[in-house]
Amino acid sequence: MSSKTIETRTRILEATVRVLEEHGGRGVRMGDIAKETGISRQAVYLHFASRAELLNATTTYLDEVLDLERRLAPSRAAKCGVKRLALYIEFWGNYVPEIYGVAKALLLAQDTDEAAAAAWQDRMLAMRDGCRAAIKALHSDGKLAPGWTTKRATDVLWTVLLVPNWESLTVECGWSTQQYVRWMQTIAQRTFVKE
Amino acid sequence: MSSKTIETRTRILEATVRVLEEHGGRGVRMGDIAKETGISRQAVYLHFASRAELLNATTTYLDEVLDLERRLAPSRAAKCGVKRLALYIEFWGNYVPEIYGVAKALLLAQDTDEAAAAAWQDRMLAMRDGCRAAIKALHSDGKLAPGWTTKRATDVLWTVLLVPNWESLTVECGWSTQQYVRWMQTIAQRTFVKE
DNA sequence: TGTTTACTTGACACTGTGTCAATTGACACG
DNA sequence: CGTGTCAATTGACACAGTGTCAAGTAAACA
Repeated sequence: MSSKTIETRTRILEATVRVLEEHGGRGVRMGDIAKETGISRQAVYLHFASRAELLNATTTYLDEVLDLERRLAPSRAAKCGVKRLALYIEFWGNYVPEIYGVAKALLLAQDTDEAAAAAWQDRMLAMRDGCRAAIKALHSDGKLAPGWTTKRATDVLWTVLLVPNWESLTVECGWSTQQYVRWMQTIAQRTFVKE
Repeated sequence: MSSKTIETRTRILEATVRVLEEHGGRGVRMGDIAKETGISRQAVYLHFASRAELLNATTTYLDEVLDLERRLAPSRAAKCGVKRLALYIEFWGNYVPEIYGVAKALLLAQDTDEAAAAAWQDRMLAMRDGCRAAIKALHSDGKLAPGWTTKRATDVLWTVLLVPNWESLTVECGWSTQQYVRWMQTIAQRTFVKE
């Protein structure tokens, strides 16, 4: 790829983030992204084969820009399971608002677009790994509340942290990010931690 | 409306339930419903103005056929808040699988269809009333765990019971209806009930 | 000077919703 | 027996958005 190609590609990705963020991920067409980038609709297809591929590339791009790895570090370095669980929820609760536009668009594309569904599935399985790690840490501290298996507790934590729930509590119910984090931590604590 | 009109209308509703159930609410077109009913696609529009109106009417129809009111009775008659909460979750957990196909279709239609979004919103607000009633019963028993306001606890219970979470746990994670009910009750108990 | 490369313009296929007009077939009423 | 009504049919079409294709342009580079 030439440097000009890469530059235009990046401009498209930036424009996609911007316009998706602005519209909450709803009703954004390929033409809107092209216009925001300052090129023709067809030119977008010179860089991304389909809408799904563009959306997918945009999430990857955002992960880099937002430095996903650095943000994950604190929870990974936690010295006990209880702390790890709380820090993971804190990470996630602060991350979702920043990717919400793109996430929502990818989420909406799932019905019609097989590739978009697979891409989102992939990302959510990665998030699930984080949940499993937190639950396992809890378990190996002997702090997992009686009745839970690692698998079942992971299923619940993962499901509860899914984006539509964040959307429901913030957009629908009017919670702030801080409130989301605090009460999700409370729920997880009371549900999963022994005593 | 003539009796013949009503009869065809009912046949369309029955066909809609059948075909939506069969395909999990995904990728069902007006033409598919017409074919299943045994009439032309245009004839469906003689009875329902739009896809959204048909889907909406189908949920109402299902509520009647499945006798929603009767199913709600036990939780409403519960003698204490703790019981009411458990019975409401039991009701809901057994109801969702029966309406899942139609619910999913309505859920998917939300992006493109303003009317579908409003219809689903309406139903979910009705469900929210059930959640609020359970939380209030808990509260007036003095059993609501410290820290929760009625509003905040209702937000959480409502969000957690939303259909996509049922979908995640059963379809995605492989839980049975029984397991869903049991563990949702556990989560609600540990999260909301004092001691 | 000629070639490559990124991009443009304009047209078009495809899918699904919703609309419209003309027609058919059955039933009821005088 | 004819007439009107009404459900339903057929076929055509507008519309939106994605993705494709072909021909042309303009700048960079050899």
